Amino acid sequence: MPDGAPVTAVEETYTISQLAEAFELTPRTIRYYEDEGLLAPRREGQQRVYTHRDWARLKLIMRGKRLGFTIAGIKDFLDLYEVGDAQVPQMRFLLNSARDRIAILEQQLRDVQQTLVDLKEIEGLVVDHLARKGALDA
Amino acid sequence: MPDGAPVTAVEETYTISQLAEAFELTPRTIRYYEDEGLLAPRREGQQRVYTHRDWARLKLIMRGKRLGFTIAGIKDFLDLYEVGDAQVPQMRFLLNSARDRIAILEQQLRDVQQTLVDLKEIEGLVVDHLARKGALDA
DNA sequence: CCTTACGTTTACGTAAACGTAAGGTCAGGG
DNA sequence: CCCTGACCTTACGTTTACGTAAACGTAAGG
Repeated sequence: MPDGAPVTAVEETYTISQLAEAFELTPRTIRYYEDEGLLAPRREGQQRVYTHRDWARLKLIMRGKRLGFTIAGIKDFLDLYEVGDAQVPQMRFLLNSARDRIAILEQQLRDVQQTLVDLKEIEGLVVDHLARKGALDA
Repeated sequence: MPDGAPVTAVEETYTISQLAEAFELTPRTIRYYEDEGLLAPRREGQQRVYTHRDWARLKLIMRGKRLGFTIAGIKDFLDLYEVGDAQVPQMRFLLNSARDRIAILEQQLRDVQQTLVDLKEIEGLVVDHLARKGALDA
């Protein structure tokens, strides 16, 4: 390894449409997330330059969306990942937020599991019914 | 048991505001669900009369909302519980719907679990940080 | 130099899920 | 008889999460 060489290479970057395609979003949506404070890409001239960090945040955003959270809710959630250098009062606040969120998720976990049980029972009933009618081919 | 007496007593009913209070909704919201076809209460004059069945459906509606489903999505979901007397093509359709929904829920299950892991790790970090500052009292 | 492609801002449009106000109905009580 | 309370309908307003159109900048290629 050459002396003085940066440990992380030039750091790969992405354009807005690259991100958009990767996550199946529109550029409009990504800019909207920026307006709402979920992303803060660097600028090169007027163009946005996204890094691996933005990629990771977008992954979290998509997960939050699948869980039905609002954009504002996702923003709060993302802030939790930024524990870095907070002061004690801010830390306490983060702790409470995290615990609130955990409680919600645990409820959601129960809901998902129960709904899966229900749906699989329905699936069984339907399959049964179709079998009795001899209509269970393709 | 008197001969000819109905097995189920007079069947308990609810007014719209009773339901609203029980589920922490407004009457407006419950009427809206009716507009969207999620509920179809009997009428007595102009007043809506809700039964135990409506109560059960509302429970499912609330669960769907906690899972982040849209009203239309919840309606489709509720229809799955009405497997009763469907014909074969309808049955096939229901089966597909149920299986699609199951796939979504299984993804959601993974998302919830992963998010819980993340958040609990964050919680641990924060607690640690606070402990090191000797600020872990209240 | 002109077009094409991709980016930008600004701003109005829209669907979903209700909130909220206005006004009407009807049973029970004083 | 009138009032109150709880219900009703109609309809416009509001927030969220983007879509979409207009108008412009800029770098690459023919």
